[in-house]
Amino acid sequence: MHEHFMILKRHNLKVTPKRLAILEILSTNQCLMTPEVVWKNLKVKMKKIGLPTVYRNLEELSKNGIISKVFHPDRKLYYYFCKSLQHHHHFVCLSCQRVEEINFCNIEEIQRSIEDKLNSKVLSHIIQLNGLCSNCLAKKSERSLKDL
Amino acid sequence: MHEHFMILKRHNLKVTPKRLAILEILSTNQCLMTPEVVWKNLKVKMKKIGLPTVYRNLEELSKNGIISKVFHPDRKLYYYFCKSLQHHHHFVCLSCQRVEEINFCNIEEIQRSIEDKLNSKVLSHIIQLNGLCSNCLAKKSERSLKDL
DNA sequence: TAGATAAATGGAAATGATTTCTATTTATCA
DNA sequence: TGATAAATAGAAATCATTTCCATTTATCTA
Ligand SMILES: [Zn+2]
Ligand SMILES: [Zn+2]
Ligand SMILES: [Zn+2]
Ligand SMILES: [Zn+2]
Repeated sequence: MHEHFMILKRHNLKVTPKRLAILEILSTNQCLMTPEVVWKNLKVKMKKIGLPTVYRNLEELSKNGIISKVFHPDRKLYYYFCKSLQHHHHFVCLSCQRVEEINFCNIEEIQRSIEDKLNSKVLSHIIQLNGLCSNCLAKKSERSLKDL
Repeated sequence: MHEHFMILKRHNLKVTPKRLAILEILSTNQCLMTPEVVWKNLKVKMKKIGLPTVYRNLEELSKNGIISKVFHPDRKLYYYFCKSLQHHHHFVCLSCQRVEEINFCNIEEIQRSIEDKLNSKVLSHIIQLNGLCSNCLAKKSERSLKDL
């Protein structure tokens, strides 16, 4: 997509087929994806694509704010291409990795009070809801819901 | 400390010297600690203590809600012995790992709105502020503050 | 449009945190 | 005090992620 071309240009990143393919895959999935999953998807279309390349690019894209790195209880790396350009947070389905963007953040008021009270500097914050999306919720019985 | 003895009993966990020592170390440090750091501290006092034992116990204690597992941008495992028994969140110093407890959480209102809007089930949440504590802030020059 | 050049890539190998395995030890409880 | 299940040590395995380096490629300029 030409849009991805422009995104890379805007950030002074070389426009390579690999990068475009990575952006393509991420942007068409409303899911968290690990580098390995991205890689497996890429291999369907491209003969040669190395896993380290995927790792490197995901990190690079994330550093440039093009995609976001998301915290997950399993501590693996997950990336997500956010539709919203504004500051926001995520609801992550623990079962299927689906992501919904939450356009809510009241961090500023907490932050100010923390900085005043503790005389410290807040540099970043994490707000994330984990749970089951509507699809997965429908599939689960009450029983299996308990051992999550 | 007898208090730790009681904590283990209450959770039906065998009271072993290793567990008591782990709780002792965590509770006297207002810092996030990795399993390895806990282990190195333990080795000063105990001749024999295996790293896997530390990992297992920290996880066990965490599962029982006795200590908490904290998210960190570096994705390593960190644990913390919370003073507060009520639900709360953390301010974590990215430089020295010091932790301050934040007795603020407005998740319920977000949660309700998310569950209604997305027809989903919220199972857990992460709210965490990362930054520099007052000590570390004082040490940093403006310049070095930028590349954090 | 053809080099020059710095950046990107692939593949193999290294790393390093975390987990597993198993034989031995230990806490608990009757 | 002895039975029993749980905890432990130490070594080894696992596995996600990173590093290394030789080769390729995108970009820029003449
Ligand atoms: Zn789902
Ligand atoms: Zn926010
Ligand atoms: Zn600090
Ligand atoms: Zn909360």
